[in-house]
Amino acid sequence: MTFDRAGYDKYAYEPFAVTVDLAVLTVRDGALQVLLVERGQEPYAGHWALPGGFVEPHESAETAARRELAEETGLADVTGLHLEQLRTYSEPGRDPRMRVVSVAFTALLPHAPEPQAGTDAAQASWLPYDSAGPLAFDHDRILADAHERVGAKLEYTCLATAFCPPEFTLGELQRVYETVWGTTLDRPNFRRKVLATPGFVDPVPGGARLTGGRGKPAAVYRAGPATALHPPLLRPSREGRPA
Amino acid sequence: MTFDRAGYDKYAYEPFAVTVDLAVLTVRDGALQVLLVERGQEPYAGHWALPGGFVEPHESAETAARRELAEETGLADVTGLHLEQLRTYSEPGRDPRMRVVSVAFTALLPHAPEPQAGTDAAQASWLPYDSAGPLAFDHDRILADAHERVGAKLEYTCLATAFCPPEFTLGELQRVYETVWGTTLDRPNFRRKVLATPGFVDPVPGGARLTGGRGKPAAVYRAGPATALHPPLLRPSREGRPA
DNA sequence: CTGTTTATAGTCGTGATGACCATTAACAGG
DNA sequence: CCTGTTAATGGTCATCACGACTATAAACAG
Repeated sequence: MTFDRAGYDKYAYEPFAVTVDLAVLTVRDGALQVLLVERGQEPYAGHWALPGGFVEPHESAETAARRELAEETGLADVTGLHLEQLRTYSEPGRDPRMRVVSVAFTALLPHAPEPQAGTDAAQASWLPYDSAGPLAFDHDRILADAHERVGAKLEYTCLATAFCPPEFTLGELQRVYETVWGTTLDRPNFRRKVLATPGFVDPVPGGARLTGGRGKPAAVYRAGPATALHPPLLRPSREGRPA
Repeated sequence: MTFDRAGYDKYAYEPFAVTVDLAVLTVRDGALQVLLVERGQEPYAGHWALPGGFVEPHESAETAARRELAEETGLADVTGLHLEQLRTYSEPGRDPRMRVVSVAFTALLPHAPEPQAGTDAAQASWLPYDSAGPLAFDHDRILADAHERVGAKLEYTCLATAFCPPEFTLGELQRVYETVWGTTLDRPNFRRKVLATPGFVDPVPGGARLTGGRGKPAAVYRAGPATALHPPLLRPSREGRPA
């Protein structure tokens, strides 16, 4: 225990607060939406912010993120859903009050229940990604990073099914891609690619969903066991993309 | 991140130490090597560990990582080299003494000068990735994560040039891919792909390097302005890869 | 019954890719 | 000097993935 005792003391009186921030995305009403809370206190009182909170002494950042997600959304089942560490934001001054290092996570939800405001927030709500105005702190950047990450992961992983309910049609899956990427895709080609990737989606034996409305009934699929896409499903018409 | 004053007080007396850990990789002697330091104190005295250290109050994790890298390697020029945030490790108990949250970074070096041991370490040295035995703390996992990340980024970015000196041959570049991936690549096909990607490498006008030994002299290239690879240069013979 | 909407099933040309083969230019060693 | 080895470079060829496109089927709206 001789190791770095000086370091311990040095930083003991200038501690870092460690928090998690959550960029929770869903596809609702054909639009990419993000879970936001309205801040009740200064700074940024009245501004929207990403949900999040302190990491408690006994838990990892992942555990804290999952706990906060359950608290903020009122979801009972947060064990199975997709939660991924995005990156850590540690710029001095990102919180005007004290030194806060925040580990950001991205979560994807399929059906998107209406959230109830937690204890710390004036209200919580889903807001469209595009009209999620200036957020508190550096949350605009975190949200943009999350969007970019999710968009990139759709290309080479089976992540898109995390936006879908347990059973879905290829049209719904395609709308996920189109919504996150902000593009339109050719339906037959999308279909060909998805079905050509073994383990991406599995057909539900007896199922053909009446979409409730127009069009021919679509076959129903479930998420398959695969996690990676080979070959990838690339976004159209881009020459260079960020590294 | 909707904390209030109560949160401040609650965690002020149980602070988190925030550190950075560095997975510094290079290609030397045809092998992937990693920069390690031998710990001088308990715990894990005598074990190898990734270099790293505390984030100071005034600096971001990125700044701290760059500073630690300069200190550990004795490199004067750490401004231009590739440094990327890997992820943050926050499991309780990952350091037996206290609660330490560590932001891990990956750095890639081309020529690999011999490091000099810093103040905290008994010695510092390059070790082959494969024989980097059990490391201190959870550094084995961090190192494996870094390897996987770098391998994946070679596929769709121009990152490989970060392993090469300012001027290099296509053979050297190919050896980077083969070393990191642990595979062999077809030379003409590799050549075709690299040269077909505009901005990946630029030919040096007058240059043809005598490799000092066998074989026909190779043309010399510099890293080009591109950062992304379109289409990607995929690892051979893999059905599914981790997400 | 007609138009609209969506799902599904193809076709076709282009281009990327993997598996090869051939040639060139250096050196090593007899 | 000649020959074998090594590495760089240039090329072929069949296969396959992909984008663009057309066609058909099955539902509903009016």
